[in-house]
Amino acid sequence: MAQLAQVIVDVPTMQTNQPYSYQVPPELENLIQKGMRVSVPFGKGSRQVQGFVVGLDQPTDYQGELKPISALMDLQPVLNPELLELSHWLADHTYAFWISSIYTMLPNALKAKSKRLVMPTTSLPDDERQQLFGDQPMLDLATVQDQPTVVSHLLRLRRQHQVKIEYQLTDRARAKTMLAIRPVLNFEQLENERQLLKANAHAQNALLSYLETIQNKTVLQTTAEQTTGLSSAIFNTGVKKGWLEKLSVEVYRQPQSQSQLPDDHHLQKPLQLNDDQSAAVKQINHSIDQQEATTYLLEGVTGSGKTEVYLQSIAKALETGRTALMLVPEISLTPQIVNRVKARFGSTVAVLHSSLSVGERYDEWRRIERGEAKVVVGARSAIFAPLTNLGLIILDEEHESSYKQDESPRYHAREVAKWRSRYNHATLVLGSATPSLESRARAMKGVYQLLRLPHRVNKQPLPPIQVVDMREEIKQRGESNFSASLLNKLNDRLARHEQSILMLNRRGFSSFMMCRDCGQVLKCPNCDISLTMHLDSHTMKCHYCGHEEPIPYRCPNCGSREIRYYGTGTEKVERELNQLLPQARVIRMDVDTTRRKGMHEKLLRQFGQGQADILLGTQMIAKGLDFPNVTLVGVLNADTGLGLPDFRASERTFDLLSQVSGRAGRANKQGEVLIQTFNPDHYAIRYAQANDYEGFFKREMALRHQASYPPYYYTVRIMASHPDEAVAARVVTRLHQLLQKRLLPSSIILGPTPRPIARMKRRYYYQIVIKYKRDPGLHAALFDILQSTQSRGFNDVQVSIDPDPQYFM
DNA sequence: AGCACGCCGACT
DNA sequence: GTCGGCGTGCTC
Repeated sequence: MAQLAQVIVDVPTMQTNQPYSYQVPPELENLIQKGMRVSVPFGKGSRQVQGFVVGLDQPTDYQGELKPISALMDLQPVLNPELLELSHWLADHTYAFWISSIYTMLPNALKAKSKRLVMPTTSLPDDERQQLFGDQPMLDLATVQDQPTVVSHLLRLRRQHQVKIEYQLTDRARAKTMLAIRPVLNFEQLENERQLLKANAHAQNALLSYLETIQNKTVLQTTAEQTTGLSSAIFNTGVKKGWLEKLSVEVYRQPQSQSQLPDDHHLQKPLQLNDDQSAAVKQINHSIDQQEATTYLLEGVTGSGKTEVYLQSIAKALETGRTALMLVPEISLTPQIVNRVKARFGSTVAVLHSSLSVGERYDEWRRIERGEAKVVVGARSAIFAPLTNLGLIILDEEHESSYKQDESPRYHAREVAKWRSRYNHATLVLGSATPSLESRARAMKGVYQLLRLPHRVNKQPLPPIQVVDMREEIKQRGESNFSASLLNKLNDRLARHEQSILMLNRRGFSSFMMCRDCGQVLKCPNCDISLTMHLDSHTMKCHYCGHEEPIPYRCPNCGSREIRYYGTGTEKVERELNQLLPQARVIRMDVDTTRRKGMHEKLLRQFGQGQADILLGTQMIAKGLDFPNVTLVGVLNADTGLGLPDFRASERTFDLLSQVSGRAGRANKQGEVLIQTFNPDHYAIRYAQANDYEGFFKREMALRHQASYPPYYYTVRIMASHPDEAVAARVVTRLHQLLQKRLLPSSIILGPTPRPIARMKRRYYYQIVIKYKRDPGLHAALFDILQSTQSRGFNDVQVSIDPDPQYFM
């Protein structure tokens, strides 16, 4: 009996979301292992797909003939036992396909590209061959995919055996290789060769000396050329004469940002801890020593030195021979933290940067996998880093919603971190100045251990926060984005050569355009959203689907020229700053100015070096920045998030204001903060102004309790969409009925309702939100719902299930 | 996903 | 009659 393997194939659909059994050919029996990639035939024809071995020798009740595995794609498993198990849990937990969960955990390079190549057979008439193929021996089906008639013609020819299709799987996981040299002679032999040289053969003489110095080591040819100053021709001569051999060796690609290690020596040594920090480090380190899967909530005000606590805990994990994983919300926005980790731990650190190329990311991943990197820093997906022997996991800014992936698999890095913490008996540290209500509530219940850092390390008080009521301001001074008080303070900073940060949570120039004559608002043709004017590109853009069109000069509805633009974005404010403070140098930082690779770092570096007076940006500038010369933070409009139909709107506003306020007065200069708002009495703004997390927490918890929202209840969102609104509505009503039958009476079903943005990318969306405390049947019911939408009558219907949704738009 | 089969209306 | 559109079902 041949050996069997269970394989998850790269076909992400509900019907194929299960292991398929294959025969293991005898020659692979000793090589195959769980977690390896394989190439298998799947479906009609000889179509090859990539798959992952998830089991060996499990019995199958499949009645048909089992096909054999075509080939192994790896010599070693790409998923170790932990990650394989995690992928299964992840799929189950997020209602995602197993294959999607696996790919989410691996670098993109490990997803083989499949190609379909069409080739003529001898029975294809010459004239037709000439017409279809020209002089080419084959053609890639992908290149004609946009011409349906050509495709169907080719498929018909295939049925008639006039052409054949070959399936090619091309693995992109290529290690980079470089040319290297290695001496083949020993010292005496090299000396003998030297005797035979002509007196004027200086270059060859030098090469011999060099070979003697490197003995039998392998050296990259580029390195050898650089150190000796000899040309590649001389090395070729050396090969001919049998002195050395050339070979290709694997090298890691050097990401540019990676190559320069920070040389700030003061960052390399552990800093002196204050009492609060010491107490925190002591507890965390004790857990690391004891190999406890304890979760700590490290609640520290901005500037309280959380990073140093992380670093000393990482050092502890390494001392005990274990590895450490640290997540940050968005790596390009927090280069300062990353630099500190690299400075402290050097080349043992791997950074999983979101802007690494496919190859670079693969190299970093392999460095980790091979155990060459013992500390990993990265954003959300770094939680899947293939570290073994994990001793410590850190989530910095644990409240950040970017830790939740907003596409399938919709996982929260915090939940994955808990899973890995339990699996590895690793200590987990959740750090934040403004913990999520969920985490803080767990800390109150004793599920997490609460550690506090209530004081700033520089002993500076938190910056005073002034709130400006923009309603009053406009009454007295007319429409403006800048209050008198903010302008004064900005002028002040300019005079004192100090820097300011201004935040406006909206990009573009104007957020919508309206005709004064007929009231027409220009909307996106694909979405239920008004278009934003961008002067940079001279277009109207949709921020949801990317649609762009020219700026109209006449109303598209009535032809009137009376078009007005309303709402303010960062582009407009940048202009206003140039007019109001012509001497100020402004850097604007938003999605539009940082789209290009490396722009984040560049703009932040410029600001850090004092090449600008004002950093103007969207919320991306709120996190982690630490510029000692910044003494003023201004929030132009604190209300943008408050009106949203989302139970977390207040929490997010409070977090954002607290975070951005913390950017002021980081070093020895006192900072101050000014918040402009139309809702000066809103509790989120009041508590942020008072730096009162505790007060906010109590108030918000009461509201959540009253409305049965997290952390008192769990939520899950079911969303269905279809190009036809009536179909979407009908489907979601059907799902609602199915759910009602299966849920406990204690669970609350909200909806179905149209989603707040009802139409997006030409599809209509309806949603149901379930609030529940404990409902053992829910999980299975949701899976059945997904299953039910696979049947007929659900054509072109998309259903997604989001456990613990972060947004409801 | 990608393919085939089978059922319908519209053509050489 | 047959071509090709689309809905449906299956892939170890």
